[in-house]
Amino acid sequence: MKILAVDSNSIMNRAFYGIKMLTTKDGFFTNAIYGFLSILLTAVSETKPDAIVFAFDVHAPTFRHEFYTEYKAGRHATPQELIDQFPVMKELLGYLGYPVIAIEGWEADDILGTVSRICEEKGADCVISTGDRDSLQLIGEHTVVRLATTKMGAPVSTMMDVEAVHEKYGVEPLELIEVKALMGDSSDNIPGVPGIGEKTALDLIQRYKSVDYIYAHFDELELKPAQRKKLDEGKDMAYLSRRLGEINRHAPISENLEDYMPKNRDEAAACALLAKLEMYKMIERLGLDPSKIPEQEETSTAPKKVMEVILGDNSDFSADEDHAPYDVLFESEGDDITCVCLISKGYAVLIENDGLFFEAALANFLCSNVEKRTDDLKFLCRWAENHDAEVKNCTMDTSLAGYILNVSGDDYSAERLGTLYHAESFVLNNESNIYPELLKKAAVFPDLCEKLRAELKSHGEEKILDEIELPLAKILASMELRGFRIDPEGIRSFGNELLSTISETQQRIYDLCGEEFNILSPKQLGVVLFEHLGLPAKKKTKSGYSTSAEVLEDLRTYHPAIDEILEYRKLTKLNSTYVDGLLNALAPDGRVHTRFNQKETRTGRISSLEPNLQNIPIRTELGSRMRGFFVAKEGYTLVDADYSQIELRVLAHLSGDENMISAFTGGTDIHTQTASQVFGVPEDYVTSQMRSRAKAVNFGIVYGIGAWSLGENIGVPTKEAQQYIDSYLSHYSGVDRFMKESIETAKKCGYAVTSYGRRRYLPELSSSNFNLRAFGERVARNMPIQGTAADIIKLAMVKVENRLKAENLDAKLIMQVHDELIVEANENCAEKAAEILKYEMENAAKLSVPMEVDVGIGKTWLLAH
DNA sequence: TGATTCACG
DNA sequence: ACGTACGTGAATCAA
Repeated sequence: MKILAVDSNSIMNRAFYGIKMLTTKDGFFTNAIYGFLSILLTAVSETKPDAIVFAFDVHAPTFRHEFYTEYKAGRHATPQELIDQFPVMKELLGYLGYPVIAIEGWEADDILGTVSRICEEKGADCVISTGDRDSLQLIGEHTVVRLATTKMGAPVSTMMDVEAVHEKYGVEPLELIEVKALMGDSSDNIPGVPGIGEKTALDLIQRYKSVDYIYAHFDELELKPAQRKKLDEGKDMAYLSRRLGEINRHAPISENLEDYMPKNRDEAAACALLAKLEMYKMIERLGLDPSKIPEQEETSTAPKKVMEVILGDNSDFSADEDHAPYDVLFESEGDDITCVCLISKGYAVLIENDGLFFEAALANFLCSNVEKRTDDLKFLCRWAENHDAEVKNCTMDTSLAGYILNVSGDDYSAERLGTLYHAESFVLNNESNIYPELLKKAAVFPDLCEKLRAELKSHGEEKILDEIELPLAKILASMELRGFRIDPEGIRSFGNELLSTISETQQRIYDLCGEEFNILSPKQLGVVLFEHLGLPAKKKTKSGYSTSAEVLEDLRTYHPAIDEILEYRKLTKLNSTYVDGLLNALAPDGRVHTRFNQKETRTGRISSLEPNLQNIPIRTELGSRMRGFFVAKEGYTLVDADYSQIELRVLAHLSGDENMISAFTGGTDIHTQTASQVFGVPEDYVTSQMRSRAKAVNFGIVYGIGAWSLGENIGVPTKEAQQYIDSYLSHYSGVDRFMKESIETAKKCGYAVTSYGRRRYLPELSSSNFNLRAFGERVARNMPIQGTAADIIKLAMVKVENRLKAENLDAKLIMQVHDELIVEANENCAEKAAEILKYEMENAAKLSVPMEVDVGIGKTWLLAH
């Protein structure tokens, strides 16, 4: 018989502070519950107990853990977000069939102690799971403690048995009570003997075993005079602490271990609760059957709607306006569609790719004007374009809707969204058993579309879907197919150049350091620099010394190898990420086809992957040569257009700050104007250093600035940086007001929002963790700016694509880099394309300041930019 | 797999 | 007492 006894309050505390913020979509914190279950699952799989006991304190938890933030303050109350999770946790454990024990007047510790005593007496094994070192005193022949701790931010658990206690403390487990009686425990309000700390206490107990012995033989002990005096004066405290520190092992609980065996689970109730907490994966991890998730109540009264499943053929693609909207779901293999499920009016028609007329029939259907809805529009558009077709009149992409409704999600599958938004499922009338996954999606899809549409409408986010994301999906599909031509020969020879420089640099580093090692291994590099060469280590990371460029920069004057190492890093980065990376991504058509992720970023930007073409070097001369290998095809040229200062212009607009607006209407350089005002000199007297500092302040403002970071960034003391910020905010008082309002609004609503209504939920703002909350506040300031700029360029893309098409130009959008668009244009219409780009981008939105776009034309990206 | 580093806006 | 500017993706090391 083996029993796992869980110190539930302690583990909940651990989980709450150890796990990043986690909430359901309506803002209920679930991180402690999630962490608790995770720790529990690991503990169970490691110890394989026959029974589990969950001990709780009856009253709201107090801080007993050693997190300095809270216990130092002492008065700090348990955050409401944690308190709220306790009843839910207990309820869940009840459904799972586990005994939950909480007894008025007894602490969780006492219950653990009692369970362990019973085990010791009956010769059963007891494993105590806790985050609290207090329980170590319970360790015995049959009792071990599984101590959950946080090492460098990562959860770690240590098994402690009698030997481990000997090794770590040099005393018997029970003697830890005596140690604590002398040293006290501030987190537990145990006073101890004033002036006696951990070292002395351990030493005394190692020698004399107990408080009783010490005072019984007080005069015979070998003690330093100062110690003797402290002990003498602290005798009452020692005995008081001795009583307080000993865990009571006689709590009124059943002595019969069989009583703690798990009872039958209420699977339905457990699943329902976990679904409410949005912990769908946890349902499976706990070994529950996900099909036990009950449907919404209302469906049990109303008769369920039935969906007839039909095996169809290509003729079923004939669209009929009366049957619209059609829901188009599909299974794919690579770029091919293997089966389509066409849903309308309670019928789901499965049409397999027969390899004959399937493609023509589907293409024809997509081109028709009947309303369609799908769950991956970009894929469908790409497929259509590959088959000389296009997707017309698609009014819903559930994954895009899901993204808009919660930009912080990580699963926008129809299945998941259906559960999340309580979409009603049809009952399938299905004779065969084919395509079960496709049909499962089909059953919920029609109602999911309605639910998402309603949700968007109530948020005022319909236009984001209809006017931005849906049209954009098609454009991104085209851009992915078009790709960007590169010059592989140029890249290869650049790569060879790099390789020879790399090996020379490597040799110089070995010579300078007097040994050979892996320069790219932060661990090995740290050893060489900070131990062998004895350079001053500045910052530490979780796993050792930091060797980031920022740190190395400060060491340049200490050792000649530093410059070479920085150079080596740059060269190898260029070679492996860009030279090798691009050549690996080169398609047979001589172009690289990046994929755009439209549902990734928290701000509404798009991202680019495989390969990422949004981070091709430009900031250094060597790196920017890379852009010279991005070229237009024969007879064509690149037209590159980028917004000038779009984020600051958006800030000027959103804040309505007259001073900042006048900088953009008056044609002064914004950084120069800022420098002039912050440093109090006329614009003509602004030095380049002042301008660059002002630029850093402008950036910092957009990012939600802190004085310390600004100081780091521009190399001035924190105090001086603070003066810059103060001066900035007094000159741009509208910005100051805007930032304050942004945080206030976000706190009130629970989300930050762009001027187009795109939301980002910020549960961090109500966190009791200072750092998390501060982060939330910075995001609340940044999201409206970065997000509005992202919305604007997306709108611009739609307008540019439409104009280029309407004017029938041989010019196509191929790339977007956040504030920059690239068009590949036939040489005969490049000028016209440039004109269109500039006009449509500058007029994509109406701000209270003009938007300026710089356009360039050239054979390569380097030349056009 | 996570941490570190560094490329971009 | 803490950690310290927003948003990404890829390569590499180390476990």
